[in-house]
Amino acid sequence: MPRRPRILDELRQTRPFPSRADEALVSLLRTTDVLRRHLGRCTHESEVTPQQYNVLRILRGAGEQGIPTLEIASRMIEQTPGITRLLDRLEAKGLVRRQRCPEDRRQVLCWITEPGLELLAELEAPVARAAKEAFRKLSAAEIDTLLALLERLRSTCTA
Amino acid sequence: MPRRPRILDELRQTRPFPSRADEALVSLLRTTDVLRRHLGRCTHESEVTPQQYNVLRILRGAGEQGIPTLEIASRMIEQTPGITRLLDRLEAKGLVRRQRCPEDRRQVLCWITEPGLELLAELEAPVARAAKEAFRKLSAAEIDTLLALLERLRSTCTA
DNA sequence: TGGCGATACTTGACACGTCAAGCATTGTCC
DNA sequence: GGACAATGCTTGACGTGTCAAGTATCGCCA
Repeated sequence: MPRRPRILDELRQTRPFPSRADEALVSLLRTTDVLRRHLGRCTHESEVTPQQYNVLRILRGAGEQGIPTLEIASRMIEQTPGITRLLDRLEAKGLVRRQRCPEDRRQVLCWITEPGLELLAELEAPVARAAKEAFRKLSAAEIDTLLALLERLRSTCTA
Repeated sequence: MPRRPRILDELRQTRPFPSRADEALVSLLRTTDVLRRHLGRCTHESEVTPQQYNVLRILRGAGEQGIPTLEIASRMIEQTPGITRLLDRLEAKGLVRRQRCPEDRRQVLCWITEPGLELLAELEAPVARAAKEAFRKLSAAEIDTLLALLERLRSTCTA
């Protein structure tokens, strides 16, 4: 006798899913939405959005030599066509510095500022705690399983 | 010797993740972003967004007696505070009909229209195909595993 | 039956997502 | 070395996400 999936109750649906793939899709979307909110509450404390936080981390990783605008976009976890305006807002807050590249004047190089680094330092512990907490019911082996499945899933879409 | 996770290459990162939980979080966000785009391309053909599509499906499920605005919001896959304006746009397109509830004049009941049903019928096959295609590299058993892991993941955040 | 909290939205303001068009600058090929 | 495509953004327009404050209506309880 088939078990009634809990996600049907969460979304108050009466009819079952037409296929397991449909169910998995909905479940993925739902789960990630919950996680995003969970993370958003962390970054909200420091008045930045998750996207802005992602940019700052990329800039910190890039270090002294800076990094051009579109290179940031390509490293974002979630695709972000509005990268220019995202950087505009970060620059307005004084968390980012920008300058046209002298070697190739088409590019605009970006750096994180000292206040930006401080903000990242503040958020380090809360974000790590949130991630750990979200996954606390999964064992190390289960997380590995999840990672392998997700990687395979992505490979069919990006290919 | 530890394998280098592919997601590090996808995001062009040099440093490894501080923990498996961090890696899983990033992988989930990334994977779902890819899937959302994949689905978005389907619904885009019919000039609706994935959120609007979700609303229409909820309305179809509700049937003849209609369903109040906030009840729709609570059934959305992804939480949607802007439900009112979403319905405004669907109404403007003639896909949705709204009327203040006579029994409780605080509520606004919503129905899907005939053109709305036709649009859903059009999208049925492409969406099902996209879902099936996204998961084609996973076996039935693997999808079940994924579903179980996601459900456990959600239970820690919503509780 | 009148007042008061709860409910069900609605509106405003601003950040972000998404697509298309536009504008320098650079590399390439004749 | 001059045209022309490619690159690297930038801008505009509109839909959505998110939070807070406002409005109308209802239920309840003195």
